[in-house]
Amino acid sequence: MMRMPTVQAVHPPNMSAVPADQKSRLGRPPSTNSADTHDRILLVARQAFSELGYGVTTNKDVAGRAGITTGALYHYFDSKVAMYWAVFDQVQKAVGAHIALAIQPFTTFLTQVEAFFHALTDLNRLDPSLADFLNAARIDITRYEELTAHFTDTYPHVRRHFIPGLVELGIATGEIHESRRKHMSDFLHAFATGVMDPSAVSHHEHERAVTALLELLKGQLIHQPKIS
Amino acid sequence: MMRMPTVQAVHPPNMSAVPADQKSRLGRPPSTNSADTHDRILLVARQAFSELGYGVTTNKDVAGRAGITTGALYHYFDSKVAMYWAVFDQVQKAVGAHIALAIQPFTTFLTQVEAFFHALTDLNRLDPSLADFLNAARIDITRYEELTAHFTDTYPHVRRHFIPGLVELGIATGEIHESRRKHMSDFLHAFATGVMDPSAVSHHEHERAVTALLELLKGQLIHQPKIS
Amino acid sequence: MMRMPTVQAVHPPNMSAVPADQKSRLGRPPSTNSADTHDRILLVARQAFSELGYGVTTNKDVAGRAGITTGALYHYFDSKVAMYWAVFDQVQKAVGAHIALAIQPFTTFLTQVEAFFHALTDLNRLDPSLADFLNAARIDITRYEELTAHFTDTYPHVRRHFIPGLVELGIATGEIHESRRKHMSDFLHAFATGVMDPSAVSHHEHERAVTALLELLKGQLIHQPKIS
Amino acid sequence: MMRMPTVQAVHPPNMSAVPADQKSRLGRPPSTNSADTHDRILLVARQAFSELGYGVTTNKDVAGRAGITTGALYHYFDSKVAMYWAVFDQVQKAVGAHIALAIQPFTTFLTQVEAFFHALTDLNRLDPSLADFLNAARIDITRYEELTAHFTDTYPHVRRHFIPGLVELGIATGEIHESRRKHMSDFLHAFATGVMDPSAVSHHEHERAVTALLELLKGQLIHQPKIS
DNA sequence: AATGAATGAGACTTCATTCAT
DNA sequence: CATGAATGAAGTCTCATTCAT
Repeated sequence: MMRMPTVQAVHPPNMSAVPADQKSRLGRPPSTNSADTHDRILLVARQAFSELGYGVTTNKDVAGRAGITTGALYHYFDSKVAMYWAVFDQVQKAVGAHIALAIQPFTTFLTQVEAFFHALTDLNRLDPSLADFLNAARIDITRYEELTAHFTDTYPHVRRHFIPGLVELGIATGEIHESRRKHMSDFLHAFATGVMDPSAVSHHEHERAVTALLELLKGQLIHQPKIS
Repeated sequence: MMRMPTVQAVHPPNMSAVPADQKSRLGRPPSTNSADTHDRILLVARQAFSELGYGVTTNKDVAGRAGITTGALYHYFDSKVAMYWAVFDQVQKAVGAHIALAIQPFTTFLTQVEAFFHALTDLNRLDPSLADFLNAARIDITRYEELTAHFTDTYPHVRRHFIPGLVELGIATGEIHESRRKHMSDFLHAFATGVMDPSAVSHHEHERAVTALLELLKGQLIHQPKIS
Repeated sequence: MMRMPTVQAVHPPNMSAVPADQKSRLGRPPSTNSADTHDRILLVARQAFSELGYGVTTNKDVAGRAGITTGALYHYFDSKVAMYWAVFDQVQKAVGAHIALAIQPFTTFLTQVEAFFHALTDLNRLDPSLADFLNAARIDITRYEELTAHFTDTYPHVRRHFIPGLVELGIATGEIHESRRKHMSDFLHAFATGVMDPSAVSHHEHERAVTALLELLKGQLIHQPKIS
Repeated sequence: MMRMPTVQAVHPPNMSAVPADQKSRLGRPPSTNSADTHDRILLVARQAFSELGYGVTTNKDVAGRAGITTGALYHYFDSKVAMYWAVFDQVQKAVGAHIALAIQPFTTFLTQVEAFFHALTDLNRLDPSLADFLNAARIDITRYEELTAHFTDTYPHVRRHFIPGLVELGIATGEIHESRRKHMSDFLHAFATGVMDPSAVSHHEHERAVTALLELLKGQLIHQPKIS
């Protein structure tokens, strides 16, 4: 199995867990760095939106996790929706970059598929809030008008973005017959959707499902019954 | 391709849509049938919960769709949560029965898998609110305490219920090697989850994805590159 | 200590406790006697109003205790308020008659006072809902506009009704000096109010308080300190 | 008759009545002091709860009297019940302190009793909402589950707290015979309850009732009829 | 005489948002 | 930059009352 480059710079490295109740101000500058706060909000908002969804997450939740008050949120974002968009864009880019980087070294459909799904499961292991957020977003965007309005035709779904590329490669290499372009695409899309679903909780389940997929693609998983 | 028995009797056939804008007076409206109203609420609640999720759906939504007031809902259900449970049970039973009936005639893994996924896509075509509801439920149950509390250990996920049976059959017939029990199970689970996801909107996508799966299982989809 | 005549005919004698869940209708007439139901409502309404007060008591409470539905209440009373009035009048009359009967044989202030307070405590023991209702009413009538409106100048407070008579008797017999008419009246009124208060839960407390009062009136309770 | 120290600082002196009908905009109103509002809520809540009781008092009532909206109440108290508790604690402490201070200089039963009841009537004159609130509370606490739950075993009834002390003093000084401990206690409790009852509206009634009590205790009120 | 389906008003509470400080 | 007081709209739920049956 190959190693993927890992996501980085998504967590502000100096996050330092915000000791909210410390009273000691001696000697240290207040260090209320605006950029820090902005990133911290983005981080905790992602986590909150992942766990609870857009509707259940309240500004108070987010503010509390970030160690500020709800009023302060409005210095950084014009509204709850704007904050959601900001989180979304950040995640979208981070995940896209991660996957692109992961599949880029490979030149056949099978190897790229393998790299693609390993990248996904890796992502889930390293920072579940990234994948969870995208999963939650998939639902929330259809549920809340405020969100739909913004994303309706601009949403470059990660999977929708990469899978066609994989399939085209497969056709180019002859691994997939041209007549099966859409079938394969829809199949991979469904599997990718399902494998990232939070209902499949454990990392082992992810890995086994991906392994099974790869074996299937190689024709090794099923034994045709003698008489069929 | 085979025909599945279809779900029936989920929509009260005589729904009769209750002209909601007639000047309603106090007291019991003429010619109301309690069972009708109860079923109508269950139906529209299912649709509302499917489209909007538990949190976004308001009593007013449901009552409006059912042609009554929010107060009247409390004649039939003690709370919003109780209404949700009632919908859930109804859907759970309807879907379970539908699938069980669909796969029962078949005796090999491949044929049962085919029947299983055709049953799922059929369901989605005939009454999307059934599948959509279960999908929404999967998320909502983890998000809302009121729901978690009730379902925490009793939730008999349709997929979790049927897939192991399919795999055992495959092992018994020799189609699947015993060492691949969990792999196959996790794989099918992921695929089933993804194929039912509302983000794959069109019926054609469902069918193509399922067709691709079946071809894969039969080893017909992928051509191994000569030299790999 | 003397025996008081007891309250009677307040409970419908054939009340028969309404076995609400009996299903055996064999041989006996349905016996849905309207007068019975009316009295039963009055009784259970008194109890409910006593325990909960006017505001907390719901029509459903009363109907439930009477073994009928809320709709049926409106066959007997025009409104919740009207039902309250009916209960009030019944209690007022029953208690008044009871006390009048109790004090009537006596001819001095001290003996009538004794009889009066024994009648009150007796009442409380025999049917607490009578005294409790009047206590609750004292409060509720000032709290709820619907009630105030009706009782505002017609409410013949039991105590306000009898105590002046007692005092006049005391003046006539020389037991009380004329200049102390109002003082004694106000004093007895306060004590009567307090002794009937539901916060003095036990019957023993009632009796001891009354005994102390009588001893005080007889000058036997307090020992003047030698040097004061 | 002696002068009692009076309760003070219960009304914020600068209450300033907040012109409620000025066109209020969103956001923080100019020059609002949080402590002021908190105290104002406590004050008007006490009055509302006194007049109407817990059940009839609505958040809208309280908010209206305080010149804010119902939502704003939740900045200061987590719930209606919490607000009630806060009022209760404040009143309990104010009244207890007032009475303790009033009786403390005196060393005999008779003088302490006199001081105790004068303190009570003083209280009623200076701020009727204090005594009225406690009276209302006595009832409400038994009626509303939310209240019962909290007070069930912690409620230090003012009267229950002071009267036993008075009686013990009387026994120590020889004014009361030991065998009459409970009788006197129950008697005083009943009288204290009744004399504070809001149904005895006027201050004169209070004073006359207390005067009569003191005369009775001194054996001066009743003339034994020559022949009885 | 009684049921029970339904209404409509009003209660408590939450929450995104605004704004003086 | 940040707080926290305040609003107003909306949501769940309760309840007295009405009325067809």
